[in-house]
Amino acid sequence: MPTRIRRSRATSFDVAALAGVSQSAVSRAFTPGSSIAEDTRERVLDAARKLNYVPNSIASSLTTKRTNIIALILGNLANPFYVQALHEFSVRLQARGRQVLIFTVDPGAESDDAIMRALQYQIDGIILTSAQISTRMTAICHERGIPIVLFNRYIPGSDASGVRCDNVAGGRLIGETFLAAGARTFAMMTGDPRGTTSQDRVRGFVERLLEDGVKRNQIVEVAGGSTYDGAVEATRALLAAQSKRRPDALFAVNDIMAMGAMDTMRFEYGLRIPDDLMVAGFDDIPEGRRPAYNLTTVRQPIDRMVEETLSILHLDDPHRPIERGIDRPIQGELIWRGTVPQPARTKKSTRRASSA
Amino acid sequence: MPTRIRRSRATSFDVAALAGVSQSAVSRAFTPGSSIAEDTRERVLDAARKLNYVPNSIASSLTTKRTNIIALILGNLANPFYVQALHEFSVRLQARGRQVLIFTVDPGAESDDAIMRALQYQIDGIILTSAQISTRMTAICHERGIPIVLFNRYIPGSDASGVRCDNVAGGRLIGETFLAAGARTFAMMTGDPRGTTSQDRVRGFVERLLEDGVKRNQIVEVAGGSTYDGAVEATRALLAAQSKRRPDALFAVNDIMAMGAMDTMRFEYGLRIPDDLMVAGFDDIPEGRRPAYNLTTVRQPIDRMVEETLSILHLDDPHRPIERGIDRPIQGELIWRGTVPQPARTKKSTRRASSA
DNA sequence: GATAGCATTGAATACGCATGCAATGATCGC
DNA sequence: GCGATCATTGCATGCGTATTCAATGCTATC
Repeated sequence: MPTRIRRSRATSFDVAALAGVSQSAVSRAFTPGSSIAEDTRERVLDAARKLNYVPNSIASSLTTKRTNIIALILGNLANPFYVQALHEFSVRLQARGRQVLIFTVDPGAESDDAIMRALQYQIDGIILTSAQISTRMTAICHERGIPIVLFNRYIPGSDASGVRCDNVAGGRLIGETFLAAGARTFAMMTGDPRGTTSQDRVRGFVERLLEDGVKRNQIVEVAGGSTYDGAVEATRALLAAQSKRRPDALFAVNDIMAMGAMDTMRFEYGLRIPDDLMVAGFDDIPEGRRPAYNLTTVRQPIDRMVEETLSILHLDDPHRPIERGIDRPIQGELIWRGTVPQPARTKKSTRRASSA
Repeated sequence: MPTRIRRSRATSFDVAALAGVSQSAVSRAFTPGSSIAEDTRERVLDAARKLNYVPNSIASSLTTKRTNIIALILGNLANPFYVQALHEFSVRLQARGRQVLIFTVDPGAESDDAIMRALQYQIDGIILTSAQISTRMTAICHERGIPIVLFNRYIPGSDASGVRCDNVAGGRLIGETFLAAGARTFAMMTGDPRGTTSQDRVRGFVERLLEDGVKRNQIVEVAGGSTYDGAVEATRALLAAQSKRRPDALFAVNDIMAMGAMDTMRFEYGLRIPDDLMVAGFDDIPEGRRPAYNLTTVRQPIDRMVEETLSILHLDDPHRPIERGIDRPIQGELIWRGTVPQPARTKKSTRRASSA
């Protein structure tokens, strides 16, 4: 019988020996709801404390087949909206005894590599933000019973479930707001061209304008690429094209771009907002609420979106078969602030989105 | 002999059977540098592909004792500086084959719980930002051979290693800048009172002012709590106290507070910056570079700080004994922007920090 | 007082992979 | 052509825990 080599970390056997019980008892002491006498449990916990014993989750997940780790695939931390989402996910998952494992990918890039790496860690679920996913990866995840949810993203016809705002309705809200404020000519700044999120917001916006008889040539489109810097460039392109009259209103499909556009208009072109040009964004990030921007926007109810995402993951009921292709758009809320002049006749500062 | 129950995930045994080799061969095929013939390896990889086999990192780390997971303990994602740090850590660790496991704690709170949870996951190292750590936890980590690095934090006399900017020197730089710009009365806004980071910046600032004969009663101190909103409150307190003359210059110990202060001064009090009041921050976050703020600040060289942090973790050489109490402050760089008037005589816009 | 039922416990095993060791076959040098 | 060396390979085992199963002692019931 070889002498036991001294380990740096105490194991359940060490604790068992000290407490005078079996290793099974130690395991039970740390497993809520398992069959163990209260005094035995306390004896074990005492011994564990003495040895600075911490259960090895890695070893335990080998048998339980659950790691309590959720993979969060992040494409774009430069947008505060996703930072907020990350924070919410982390806090709420921790509260449920789970941890977040981060995978960073290039914004809008294919996430297959990241997902494969995540699968190696036997994660219990995947949350995907601002990145693409192939149908092949979706299939692999389903086959292995790993739930995957797209956050603020929607892939038509995909088996993957998604949580998102009703972007078409949100775009419509902005269009309606601009119209109510008296704008006649419009610009919009699109985001990631590969995502439906941006496209839907644009579609709703244009749809609403056309309903009011706005002609197509009164709507200019420019590409901001979903970043502050991209929006700066796009704004220059928009305002430099003096062949056309400067538009009355600019809709950026997210707040961070709207902020880039505002800064450029104000500090490079000396424009006043909203007097010379009104602006609206989408998301309602905290930065847009600050007085330097005071940005009119559509609020994405991030709390509800996060909760919905977690509920789709079915963390508490892992054996439940994965539902596919869930897509329940959540309604956003118009937040009317200083970048769009308030019509004198109505003082309502917010209104609910009507369904698209 | 019981029939093998069908699993949802293929194991190395399944791959071995399909490829006509032993399980060892499969393991070797996936382990770089191990002894295996090239054609065998390819046969294994073919079989693995057919089965959508992915090695189980959890199981492998049970034997290798390495999870390739680094715990990142985050206290304050509301400060973009830490978001940037998170992004850098994630990208660089991924490039080295590691992943980041997130632990969120209340800003400035004790991180013992988070560290205990991290230890359960057998993480290979811990990076701690904007949170406290007890000497007991430091000892436990050392005992287990888990390297731990405090990022942008420094605990005097602690066994824990830390990476940080030379905050005293940075504070001095700001003091010097204000003096050069002609300020006579000063205010400073402190951050988390429990951290030395804020204290050091304040100390350097005051030190430098006193050297130039500024009297103590020309220096007002107000507490901003390290957040934008805290800075808004603090600014109101500062400006409402009309008993004193309004200071010429405000040093906020980080950029996010400086921004809160600027917004409040401008939009609540109608002050012009720098004409009525000059402002400086610390960090050089991207938001402060935008024209809406154009904030004078001390740049924390985040790239170098991150690299230094990773080098202290000794990822490539896990058997190396952990060095304790490393503290090599990195020099920051003054970034002179629009919130402090540039003296006409000199056009240098940046200068290196002199050692404290 | 006897027995069924229950709570508690320990022994043994499985989880999926890495690795030490021995065995095999091939290559090389003389 | 023969022994030695080397590259490959498979077998067997260990990593730390959860869990099944059987054994134990105890309580409650009639």
